[in-house]
Amino acid sequence: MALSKPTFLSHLKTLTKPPHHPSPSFFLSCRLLSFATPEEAAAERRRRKRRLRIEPPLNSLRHTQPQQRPINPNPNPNAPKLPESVSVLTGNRLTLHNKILTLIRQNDLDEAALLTRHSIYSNCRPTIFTCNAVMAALLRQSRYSDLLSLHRFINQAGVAANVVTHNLLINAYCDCRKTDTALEHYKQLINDAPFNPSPTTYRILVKGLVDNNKVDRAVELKDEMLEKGLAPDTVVYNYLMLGLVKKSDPDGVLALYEELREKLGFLLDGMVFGNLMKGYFLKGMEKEAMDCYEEAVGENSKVRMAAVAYNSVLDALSKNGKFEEAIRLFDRMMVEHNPPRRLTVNLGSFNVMADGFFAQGRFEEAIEVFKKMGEKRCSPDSLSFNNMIEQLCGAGMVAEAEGLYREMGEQGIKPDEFTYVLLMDSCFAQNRADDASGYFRKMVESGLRPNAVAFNKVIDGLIKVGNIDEAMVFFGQMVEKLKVDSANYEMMFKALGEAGKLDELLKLVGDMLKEESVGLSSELQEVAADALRKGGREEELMKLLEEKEREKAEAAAAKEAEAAEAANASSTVAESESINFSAEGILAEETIGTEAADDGESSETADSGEVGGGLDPADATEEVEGANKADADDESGGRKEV
DNA sequence: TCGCTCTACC
Repeated sequence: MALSKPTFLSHLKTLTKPPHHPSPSFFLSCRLLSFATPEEAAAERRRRKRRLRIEPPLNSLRHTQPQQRPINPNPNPNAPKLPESVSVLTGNRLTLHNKILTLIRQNDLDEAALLTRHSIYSNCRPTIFTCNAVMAALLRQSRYSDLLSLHRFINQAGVAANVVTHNLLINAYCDCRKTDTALEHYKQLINDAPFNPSPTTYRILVKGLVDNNKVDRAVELKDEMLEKGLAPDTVVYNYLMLGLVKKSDPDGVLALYEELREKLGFLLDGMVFGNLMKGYFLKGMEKEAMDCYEEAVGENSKVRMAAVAYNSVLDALSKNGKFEEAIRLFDRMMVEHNPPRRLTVNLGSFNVMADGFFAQGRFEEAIEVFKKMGEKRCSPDSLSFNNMIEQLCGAGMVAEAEGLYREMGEQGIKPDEFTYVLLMDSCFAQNRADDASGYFRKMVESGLRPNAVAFNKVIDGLIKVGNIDEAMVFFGQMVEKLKVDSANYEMMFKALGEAGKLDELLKLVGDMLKEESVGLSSELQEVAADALRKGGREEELMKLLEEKEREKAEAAAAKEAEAAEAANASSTVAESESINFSAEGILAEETIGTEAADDGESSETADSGEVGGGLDPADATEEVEGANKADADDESGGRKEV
C-alpha cells in the first residue's frame, strides 16, 4: 500500500529540517521512495522547484562540507562560474525555453540547437536549463557529437554548466562505451566544479560501468557515493545486483541486498527483488527465491511494486522454470493497472512475457501478448519490435518477422540498424541473398549507418553465394565510410582469388596502394600473391608494386625539387629540411599534428578562463565522434553523426 | 500549468 501524500510529506518534514532549508537528505528520500504515479512524482517535482525558487538551490545541492568552497571575495576570473538557479527561468527566457521545448517535442532538434546557439548572443540568452533540454534530446537520439559541440559552444559562451549538464555528458560518454572518459569527467567534476555530483550522477556512472562489464569499478563508485554522505540508492544497488547476476556472482548479489537492507531498514521500493530472486536461483536456492517473491508481491506485502519492479520479477520467474507463476503475476498486473493512479504494466511487461512464451516454444501466445500492448495504451518501440523480430527469426519464422517489420513502417516506428541486420541475417540463412542485400540497401537509404560488423555480414554473405560483384560494391562503400583494416582486405582478396576475379583483385590492390590508409603488409601481400599465383598472374602484382614505388620516388623527387626552389627563394635551411619528409612519414605526421591542434584548443579554452575550464570535454570530442556505441560487440550499427 | 539528467529487455 502506498503512503498517502499528506502522511508521506509530513512524515518527511519531521525527519528533515524546515522546508526553507531543505537538506540534501530530504531530496534523497524523495528519490528513494519514488511515487505511485508519474503525476504524483511530477507534483512533487513542482513543489520542490517552487521551494528551490525561494532560495538559490545550489547550496542545498551541495551535500558535503560547504565550507570547502567559500565564496571568494576576490573571485579569480578563471574560477568556474556558478550555474544560474531555476529562478532565472522567467519572462523572455522562459518564453524562449518553451519555444525550444516545442521544437524538441516536434523532433526538430536541428532547429532547437540552432535557436539555442543563435540566442546566445541575442538579448535573450538561453538558460542552462534550455541548453540541457536540447542536449538531453540529442543524447536520446544518440547524436553525441552534436551534443558535445553544443556543449562546447555554450561553455565557450560562458553559460555555466550545472550538475545536470555534467550528468548528460557523463551519460553520453557511457553510451559510447567510453567509461574511462566518463570517469575522468566525474573526477574533474569532483575536483573543479562548484557543486557536487548528484545521486543521478552515480546512477548514470554505475549503470554505464555495469553495462560495460566493469562491475567492480561500479561497486567502488557506490562506496564513494556513500562516503560522500549520499543516501544508499535502491536504483544504484539494483544496477550493481544486475551486474553481479550477469557475472554469475550470486553471493555478491545477496551481500549487496543485505547491505542495502541494513542501511535502509525496510525496503519500501521493490526494485531489487527481481535481481535478488535471480541471485537465489543462481545458487539453486529456489525456496528462498520464492520467499522473496512472496515478500515482494504477497497478500500482505507493503513493498511498493511499479511496472519496472514487476517486470524484473516476471523475468526472474520465467527464466527459472516458473513461467506459469509469471503468467499468474502478469494477469494480476494487468488487473491492477489503473492509470493514471497506478501503473503496473508498461511495454516492458509485454516484452518480458513475449520472451517467456518464446522460450517455451509457445509462439502464437508470444505474438498474442505482444499485440495486447495496445489494450493498455502501451505501444511497442523499436526495441520491442527488434526483440520480437529477433525471436521470430531465431525460431525460423522469418515471414512473420518481416510482417512485423512492415508493421513498424505502418506504425511509424523507425527500424534501426539492428532491425535490418536481423532481417538480413535471416534472409541469408534462408538462401535469400538478394532480399538480404535489399535490406542492407534499405538501411543505407533510410539514412542509417551500418557499422563494420554489418558490412562484413553483407559482404561475407554475398561472397558465399558467389555474388562477388555486389560484394565489391559494398566493400567500396565500406572503405569509403568506415575505417577498414587489413583483415577486411584479406577477406576480400581471398574471395576474389577463389572466384577467379583477378582483375578485380589487382584493381583493389591498386586502390589500396593509392589510398594508403591501410598499408599493404607483407602478410596481406602474400595473400594477394597467393591468389594471383593460381592464375599465373603473380608478376602483375609485382609490376603494380614496382610502379607504386616508382611513383613514390617521383613524387619525392618532385617535392625535393620544389623544396629546393623554395629554399632558394627564402634561403632558409630549416624549411627545406622540414619538407624533406618522405611519403611514409606523412600519415604519422598528420596524426601528431591533429593531436597537437586539439591540445592547443583545449588549453586555450582553459586559459581563457571559460566556465568549467578543466571540465571541457572538447579534447575527447574526436574520440566520441568516432565512437560507435554499437561497434564494440553488437551489430545494431552505429550512428556516427556527421 | 508547464518547464533538465537516471529507473527492466537487442
